[in-house]
Amino acid sequence: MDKSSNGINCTNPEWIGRSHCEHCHIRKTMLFSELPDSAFENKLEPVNHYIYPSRALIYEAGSNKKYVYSIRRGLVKLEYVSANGDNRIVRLLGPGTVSGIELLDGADAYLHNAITLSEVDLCKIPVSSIQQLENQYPNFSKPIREQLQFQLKLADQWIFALGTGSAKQRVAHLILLLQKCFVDKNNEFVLIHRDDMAAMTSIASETISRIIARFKREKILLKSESNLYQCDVPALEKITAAH
Amino acid sequence: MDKSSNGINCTNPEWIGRSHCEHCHIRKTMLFSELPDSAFENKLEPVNHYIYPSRALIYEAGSNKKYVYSIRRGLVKLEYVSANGDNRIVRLLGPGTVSGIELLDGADAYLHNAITLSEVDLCKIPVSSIQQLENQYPNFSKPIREQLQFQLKLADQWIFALGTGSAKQRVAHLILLLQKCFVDKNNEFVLIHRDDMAAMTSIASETISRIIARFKREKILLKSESNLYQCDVPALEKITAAH
DNA sequence: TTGTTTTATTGAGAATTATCAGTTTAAAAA
DNA sequence: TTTTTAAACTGATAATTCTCAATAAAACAA
Repeated sequence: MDKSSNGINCTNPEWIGRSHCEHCHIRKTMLFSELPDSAFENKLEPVNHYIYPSRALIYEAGSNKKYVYSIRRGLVKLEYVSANGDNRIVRLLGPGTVSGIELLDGADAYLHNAITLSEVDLCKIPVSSIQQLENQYPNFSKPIREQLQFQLKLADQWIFALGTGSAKQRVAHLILLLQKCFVDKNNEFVLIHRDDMAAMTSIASETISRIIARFKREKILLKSESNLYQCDVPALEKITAAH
Repeated sequence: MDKSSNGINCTNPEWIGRSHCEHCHIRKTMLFSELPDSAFENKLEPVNHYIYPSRALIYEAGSNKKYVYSIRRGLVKLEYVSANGDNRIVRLLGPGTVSGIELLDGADAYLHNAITLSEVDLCKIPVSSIQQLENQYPNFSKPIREQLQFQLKLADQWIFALGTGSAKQRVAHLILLLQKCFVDKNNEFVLIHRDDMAAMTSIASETISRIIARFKREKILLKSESNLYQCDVPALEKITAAH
């Protein structure tokens, strides 16, 4: 709600190398799913692969770089920033999603700050390459459209889940959302910072802290060693649905 | 927040006639902007033009009709409905926008209830016609993409403007939004029902009523005869920005 | 018009949530 | 490790917002 506390990790992302999309083993789950291997033979501006540390700034709202980011691993938050510097997180993007997609249809600057919430693996794709591929491969429009539809649906769910009901209900929704985004094979997940939770829900971080503490006491949230949590999904869903 | 009070106007929409898109004088501002007149010569499933009264249901979430609605005049609310019937308004669509756009990329049912908030003039377009036009005219993809980007941007602004800050700030944001949507040449606009305002902001309708009454006393909102209002935009913006 | 019904407004008290300050815990640096 | 710093938690109080009930105003129907 107020100026970002700006705990930005200023370490530069690690450059992994130029992406060889034709060999990418996850391509079928990503933006380039519809393209044949041969699409990458041409003289496209190169795609590059980076690893960002947690809490790193990928780009800032209003800046007009010309890259779109395809997220391979990890989680990125999109912050909407108002004229007077207030900000609010409007979306969390995970593997297979695309950040900066607004640049593909006329926007000349990013609409959000994009900041990593974990270590993030991503491919940085020049907008010009996307446009070139779109001209050559009409089908390429499909995954872009689907990505837009996906993010629109996310935004609608966000409005409902994180903006409706009591603080307790919204925090329950939030934990369920994080669980979906973060769970590993052991059914465990990390909790993001209370300040980020506050910026996602418009609830004071102290109130969130109290609610989470209560969930822990009630064994709805279980903390294992190493900062990982498990949660009682049905219990949270029940809280979520209560009238 | 709770079950829709269901003040739905069940009057049937008035059928104005089959749309003759090639002669439509507002086509350049609508979804079909990129298409040549000749596009409508073919054997497409017909587009039809209707006028809905205020508070009429256009379609229901989960139903799977096969039409997309291009709004020519008036305002439509999109309600997100949760599993237990709670609902929240997630978007207001006006002239030039398209409702039911989720059907164009894989969704097999509407994601919202679409309900008119004023008399609404719209064209009902079969999804099959859109798909046929897309195949024939690659450029047609552009306005669709732009519409998706536009609605995504609306959703982000909605999260911020109607979901962040004190009740007073959110109501101020709401009035500014309605002003933009509804103003006529006399700089006047109608206020929607308090219950709709409540479903847009997650604020109790009584609280909204109190805030609006205060805005009236403070001359930030001025009521003329016939239910029309004017507002002091700078004053509202100041409220909106206050820390 | 008049009566009827719905919607909006207002009041009072209860409940929720925010704020501020202090404490504990966890993370990072030395 | 120890020290330092940042984040999370807790308590007390204040402020906001909700709820329920009653009244006023507006919309609608006769």
